[in-house]
Amino acid sequence: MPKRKPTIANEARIPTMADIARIAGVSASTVSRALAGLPPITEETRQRVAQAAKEAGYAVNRHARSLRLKRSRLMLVLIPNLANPNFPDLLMHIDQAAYDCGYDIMIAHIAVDPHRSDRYVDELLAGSIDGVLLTSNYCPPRILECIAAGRRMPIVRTLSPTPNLDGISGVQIDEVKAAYDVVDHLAKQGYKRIAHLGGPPKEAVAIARKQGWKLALADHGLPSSRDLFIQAGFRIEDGRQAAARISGMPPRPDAIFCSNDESAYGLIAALKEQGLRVPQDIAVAGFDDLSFSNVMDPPLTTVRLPRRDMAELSVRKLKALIEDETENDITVLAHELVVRASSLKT
Amino acid sequence: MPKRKPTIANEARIPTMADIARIAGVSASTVSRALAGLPPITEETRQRVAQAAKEAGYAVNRHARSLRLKRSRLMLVLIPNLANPNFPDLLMHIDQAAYDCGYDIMIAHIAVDPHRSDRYVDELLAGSIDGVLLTSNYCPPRILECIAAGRRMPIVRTLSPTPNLDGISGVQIDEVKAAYDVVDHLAKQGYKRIAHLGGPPKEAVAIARKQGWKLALADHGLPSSRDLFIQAGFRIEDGRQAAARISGMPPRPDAIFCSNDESAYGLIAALKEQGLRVPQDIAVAGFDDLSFSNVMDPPLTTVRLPRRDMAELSVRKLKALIEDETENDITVLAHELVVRASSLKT
DNA sequence: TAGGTTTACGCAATCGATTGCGTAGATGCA
DNA sequence: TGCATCTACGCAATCGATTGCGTAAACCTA
Repeated sequence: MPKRKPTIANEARIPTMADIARIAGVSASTVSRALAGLPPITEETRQRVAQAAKEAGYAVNRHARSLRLKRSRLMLVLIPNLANPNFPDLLMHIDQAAYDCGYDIMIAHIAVDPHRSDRYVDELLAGSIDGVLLTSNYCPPRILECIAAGRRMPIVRTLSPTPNLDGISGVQIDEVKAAYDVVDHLAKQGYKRIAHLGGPPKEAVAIARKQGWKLALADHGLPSSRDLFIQAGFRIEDGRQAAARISGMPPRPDAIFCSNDESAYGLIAALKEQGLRVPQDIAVAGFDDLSFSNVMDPPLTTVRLPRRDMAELSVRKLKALIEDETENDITVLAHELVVRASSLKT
Repeated sequence: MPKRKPTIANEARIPTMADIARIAGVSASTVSRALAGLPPITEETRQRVAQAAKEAGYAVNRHARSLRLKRSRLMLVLIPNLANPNFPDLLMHIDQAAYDCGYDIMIAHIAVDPHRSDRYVDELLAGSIDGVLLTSNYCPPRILECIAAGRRMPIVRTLSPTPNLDGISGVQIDEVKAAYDVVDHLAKQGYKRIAHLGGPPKEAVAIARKQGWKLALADHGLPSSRDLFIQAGFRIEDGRQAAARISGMPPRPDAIFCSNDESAYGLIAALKEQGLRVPQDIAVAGFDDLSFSNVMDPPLTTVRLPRRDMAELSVRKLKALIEDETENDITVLAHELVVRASSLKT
């Protein structure tokens, strides 16, 4: 067995289609068609080419192919915040669905610098990327311009609903109705002063959830006075900070609907530190059904997002948009109210 | 203002460098050099080209450039499991660091199908991707072959330590020492029967953490008998299932070192359901310091991984490996023991 | 066996950006 | 003014895969 020494001479040149052609004794076009399984190639030739490619460790050059085909089989996923567990879970399913569709995904996390997405939009418009998956309400301005100009764009938004924007496909749930369901559940449990811990005021989902809260209270003839709305945010820390304000309220609320699970975690932890019992002294509900909601003490009542379905459907929709001539449309999926101990009357 | 109607004629062809050249009244080579800021171009020409490019909404075609340069500025990140919050957090920082270095990242989630990574390895070897970032112990077989053949590969592993493999750069912590620190802390608190909830038996980190547990017990003259080792896994559910076995043990352990935070979550939740108090009846410690460990009841003692530093350093290391001729090496970063209520004697 | 059809494959152009080399014009110096 | 030098730019080849079109050989029919 010859001992191989790493030298420059040893670093074999990366084989190209022409190399495979030479080895198999055919032309490059034949190699291309053989590997792609295209028509006018004998089974025997195909075998020979496949064998040569395998032995040489050959793989098609992604960039050469994309250049020629003007199609990259690349989707870009814009993610606002991976620290929120909603997104990795969604991303996981997006990735799998894209793989199943024959696409690869690039990701761009835009929490630090939203401006960053502009560069990728250029790439989309320049044809370097086939499509974009938005997982938040944010939409790069350049895209809005193009849509306003009536240009058809391979873009799908999911997780966050599209408030007042046409020309972009979407896969979402009825956020207002989902929030309504949570508050309706609390009201039916007999809670009378149901507060709402609001998310970031400009977030579409936060706005919708607040609206659902108001509607449900109105339907139950319960108050939704200003003091029952607590402006917070989506992070654990936001919930934690809100706790002080809540426990100090003169007539304390007997239930709180948090705009997401994470703020509910922080709220519950802080309420307990202040000696309040959940749900005996104050009931809490969240929104998202993250995996930790089930190990919280008490387990958290929340809304389960169909993240997997959202991911799969949005990828398929984007694929259709890229490949066929599907039109833009919005799909609304069903959500599910998950009732756990944090909201139950004892 | 002319009303634009979306027609095929309206769908402007994607501008190429030649188009910009025509508009600016120069050649394509000049456009290329002007946009890249390369030497023999007048400032005035550069301005004119930049202006033309901007107005036309021009962006360089990624694939044409990559084909020509034989370099894509693309890194692939292989992720075993996005459902474990370690990974999204790491990924977030990797993404940012890569962006800062001028690289884009593609991700591939290999939980469902590890075989999937083979395709990407082909791409790496075929030159379609510049480098690969491994975030687990798993290394595609093809890569091992190449390394065995003495080929220099742009690959960096992080988060998980490299057990017995040369030729791959790494950024890691001293897992054994970190586990040792946790158990040492428990022993110093006065716990005598310190059990270990083990992770997947083949995972390098699980093996290392078990080893640290044994070493610390030995140093403290405490038993590490077989019955104090409980085989479990890394998921919440694994911890939950282990609880039944633990509470039923004849001499019950008074402390448990879990191989990660998630299994600790499940364990704590299940122990509490069985009426045991943490830490009064049984202390618990984890490993990872996920963001939820701070809102657990009780807050969880754990090891904080320097995920951000790991991400940044591994990206920089990969970049160096790709661009320069840096050699492979392993960097060991410092960890931090985070003591919280779950392990404190009352 | 002549003429027509089919089969299996090769030739060469093409995608868009980059870059070594060549060159026209401007500038400098004697 | 004559010649060398420098500046700013263009020409054309190149990267590797794909595909319309052309063609030699094999096959069929009358």
